[in-house]
Amino acid sequence: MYTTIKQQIINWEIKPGTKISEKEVAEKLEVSRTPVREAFLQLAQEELLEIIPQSGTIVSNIDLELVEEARFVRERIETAVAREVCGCISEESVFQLEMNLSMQELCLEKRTHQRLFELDESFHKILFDESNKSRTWSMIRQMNSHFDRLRVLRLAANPNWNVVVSQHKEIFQAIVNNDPDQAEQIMESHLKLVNFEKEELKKQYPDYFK
Amino acid sequence: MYTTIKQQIINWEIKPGTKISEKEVAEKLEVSRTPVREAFLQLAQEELLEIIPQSGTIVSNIDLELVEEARFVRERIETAVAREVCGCISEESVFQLEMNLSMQELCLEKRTHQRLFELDESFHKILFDESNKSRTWSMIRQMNSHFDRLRVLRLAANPNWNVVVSQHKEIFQAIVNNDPDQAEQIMESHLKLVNFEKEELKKQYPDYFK
DNA sequence: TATAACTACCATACTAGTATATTTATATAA
DNA sequence: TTATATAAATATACTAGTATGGTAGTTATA
Repeated sequence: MYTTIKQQIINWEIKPGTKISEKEVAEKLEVSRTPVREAFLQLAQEELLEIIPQSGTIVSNIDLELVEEARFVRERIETAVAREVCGCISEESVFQLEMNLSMQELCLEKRTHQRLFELDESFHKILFDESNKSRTWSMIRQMNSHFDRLRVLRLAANPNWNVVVSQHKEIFQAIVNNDPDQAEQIMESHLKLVNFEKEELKKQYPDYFK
Repeated sequence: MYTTIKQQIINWEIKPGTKISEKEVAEKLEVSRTPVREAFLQLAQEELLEIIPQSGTIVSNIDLELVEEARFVRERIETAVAREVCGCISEESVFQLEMNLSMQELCLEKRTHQRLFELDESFHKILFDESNKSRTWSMIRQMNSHFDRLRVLRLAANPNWNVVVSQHKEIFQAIVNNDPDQAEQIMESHLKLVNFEKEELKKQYPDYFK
């Protein structure tokens, strides 16, 4: 239930400001109210839903301050992770990153953005796993859900995936070359990229923002 | 329910490895099973409980890798926060920090460790609030619950609160003096303090560790 | 006409019973 | 005595009904 509803919110099938109810969702997904309620609670913790006690539940508007907080956390953590894996990265992870990167190039050519989206995620996840920080990655994923919605908006607007993919390649190179300063620096600018377009999107869709 | 049960786990009223059940807790706290279940789910997400489907629920052993992950996140985030608030800190926050510090000194004299524990928390929280990162603080608090249990163990062992309090004072001074490098440096060593005693405690209470 | 009180409705919050799977104890056979 | 099959006990997972509180619409009154 949690995954299903979250996907629907992130993919804009349910838009910010929409009122939804346990009962309604339960009937649509053909389960009882409790599993839906449990999903609601988890999504509320993540601030994707706002539960107003005894009254109703609405899909949260995008909160740019929350987006910035999550971006900040990612920047501070991932620069350190990039630095940490330099030099001591396992062959297995190197192989996985290489595979990931070649698929990214393929998807870039074919313009299959949805798949590219997922490859982007798993590129970063490989680095977290390598440095034994899988829980930190889950935490970041949880904080990042408002930003994920923004990314889906941007998908249509044809973002500059070229830059993203080439940065991934540069980060990989810096890591295998055991150049922590370089790895950290590129990772930092990589994670500052998301700052672009935020304000522009807010102007374009003002109703969906807080 | 969530807060109650969490407190009991952190204060070692329910020990790691203990089997607990929704029904049992519900009866003891005189509510029905659902609110307890919801608390269980949240605590399981935080890894304080391990829910084994259709079988049972046990209080997790302390996982030193998780403790280290949380410590690492705190270090990377809080050094940046300390740097960020330098120079631009509001009078209100300065006042709150001063109040907090003088209370810390008082509690240090009187050896009221529990209260000191709370003052320590709120000292750091003030800095997060000042830099508009309240959600980041909640996130850290959530990741830190395994470490909180360790701290309670240490409370009895009479830890070196003198060092902790004087570091707080030094961090405060660096911030009001607008010395970001100094602030960051002390914050870093402050958050490395927790590394001490971890392995020792594990030897002392091997059954409670993973 | 505007405001206050009342009522019907609907949302979440909680309770309790049922379903399902796992564990444990027991009985039987090799 | 040991191994295996089976049944009872017990835990979570789910369903559905009830309680409680909040919202909006209507009516009555100033």
